[in-house]
Amino acid sequence: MTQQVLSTSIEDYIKAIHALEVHEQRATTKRIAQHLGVKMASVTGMVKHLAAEGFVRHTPYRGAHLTDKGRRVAFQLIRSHRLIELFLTETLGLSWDEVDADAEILEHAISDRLIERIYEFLGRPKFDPHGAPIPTKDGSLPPQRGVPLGELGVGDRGRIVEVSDRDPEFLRYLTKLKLKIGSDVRVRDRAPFDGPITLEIGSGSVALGPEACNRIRVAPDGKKKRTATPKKRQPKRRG
Amino acid sequence: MTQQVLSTSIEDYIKAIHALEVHEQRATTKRIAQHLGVKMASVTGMVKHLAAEGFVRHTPYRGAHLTDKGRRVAFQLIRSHRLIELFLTETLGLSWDEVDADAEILEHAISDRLIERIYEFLGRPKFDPHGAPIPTKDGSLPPQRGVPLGELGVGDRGRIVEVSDRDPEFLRYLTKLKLKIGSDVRVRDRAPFDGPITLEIGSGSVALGPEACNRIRVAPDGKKKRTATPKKRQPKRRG
DNA sequence: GTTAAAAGTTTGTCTACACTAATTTTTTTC
DNA sequence: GAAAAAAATTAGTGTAGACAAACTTTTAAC
Repeated sequence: MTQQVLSTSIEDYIKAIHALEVHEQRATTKRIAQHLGVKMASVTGMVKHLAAEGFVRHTPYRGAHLTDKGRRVAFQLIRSHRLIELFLTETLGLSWDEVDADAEILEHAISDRLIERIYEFLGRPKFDPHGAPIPTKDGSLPPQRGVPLGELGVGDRGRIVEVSDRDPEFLRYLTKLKLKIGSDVRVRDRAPFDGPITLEIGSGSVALGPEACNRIRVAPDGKKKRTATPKKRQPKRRG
Repeated sequence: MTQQVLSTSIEDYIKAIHALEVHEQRATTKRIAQHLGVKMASVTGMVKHLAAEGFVRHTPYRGAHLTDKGRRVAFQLIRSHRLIELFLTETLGLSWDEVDADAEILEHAISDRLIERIYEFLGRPKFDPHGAPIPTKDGSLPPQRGVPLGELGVGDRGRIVEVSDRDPEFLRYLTKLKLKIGSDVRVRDRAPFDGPITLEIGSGSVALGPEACNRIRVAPDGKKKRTATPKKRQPKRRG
């Protein structure tokens, strides 16, 4: 049942559809195309193929949805990806900003057997080096921890529990700011109109733009003020 | 210069041609096809492509020869393959009979950067788990050590320095016999007409067929009798 | 509720790499 | 050295997966 070999291309489509369903409810042809850097015509073709193979359900003009079968594939890929990232940082000493690219390739090549070896070798870890939860072998994905940094209110404290791994530049930026998983932060100020958040960290303080704030998740500390204050200042807005 | 990405298929052809040139002087269309499990027509097509790309020199009806460029690719692949095998046994604790298949796939997927990390991590090793020398990064392949077990004469002693890694069954057989890299052996008897060699190992003794003897290389111990005696008994023979 | 724009699909083409069948060259055999 | 066998090549096909161009459906704008 496990480990039928799928092409890298097919696996990438399944991962993309999964990611889009998580982040924005539905996976449209256009967004899949953008995500993978291919043209929409190619997506239509592949989605039909995936539907024929039972990985997705496809309603023409309405986007694609993963089936259980498809989701299992996605979870296994994410599991591989995150275990590989952790392995590369923990064992080979790569830095957290350089592992995504290698993991992206290796996740398609590495056997399930090897992945389970790595899992045991690493002591059955629960999180990857960017704090993202590692799906279990039986196909369940533990929930993300924390909330986006942008949801904290002025004065709130929190500990960084996860950061986006996609952009090496961003990760190097965080490293330069001495921000890492586990860092304790406190919101000193929030500029209105999607302005920057000023953060206290250890000795100093830094200002982070809204984009950066979306890529960082924190576990709020103790009594949570969170969204309370900011919600007023920051009227709801699309996207 | 390094790390232009070549297709798995192209890399496999280059490796096959290299192996054939080493083992049997020349790489013919037929042998390449057998080695890769494809038809001769496919080989002709790919060899022409490899020639156009400068990896081989091709004289129609005469087989293919690697160019320096092609040999560099082959060495890098062998380097990756052997370092991966060593890594899987040393670090993840896989047994020597199960690593070849994984290495075969990963060698095409792993980046040069990662290979160099692994090389350093393992302490710049010189040999893989089957005793085969690891090509250096600059593109030189240290010579194989020892001689085929079949070349030892009766009474000769030697230490196993390398075994073929291709056949997991064979490796498990050796394990069962308690033969491994570093084992000291002594030839007790040689049956004529390509018959088995009887080997003393530690306490007991085992009889090995000629095929097995070809897959094991030993470093002869001290005064070498070697081919002297057997050469008489075993007249030269094709292949 | 038309109409223009955006999104999605269909059709036909291209590349990589395999295959079969037919043909040519080389090697072997007598 | 001529004929048969073996090896190699050429020519034509098929599949996966990408693309562009043309067409259709849905959404957005008035």
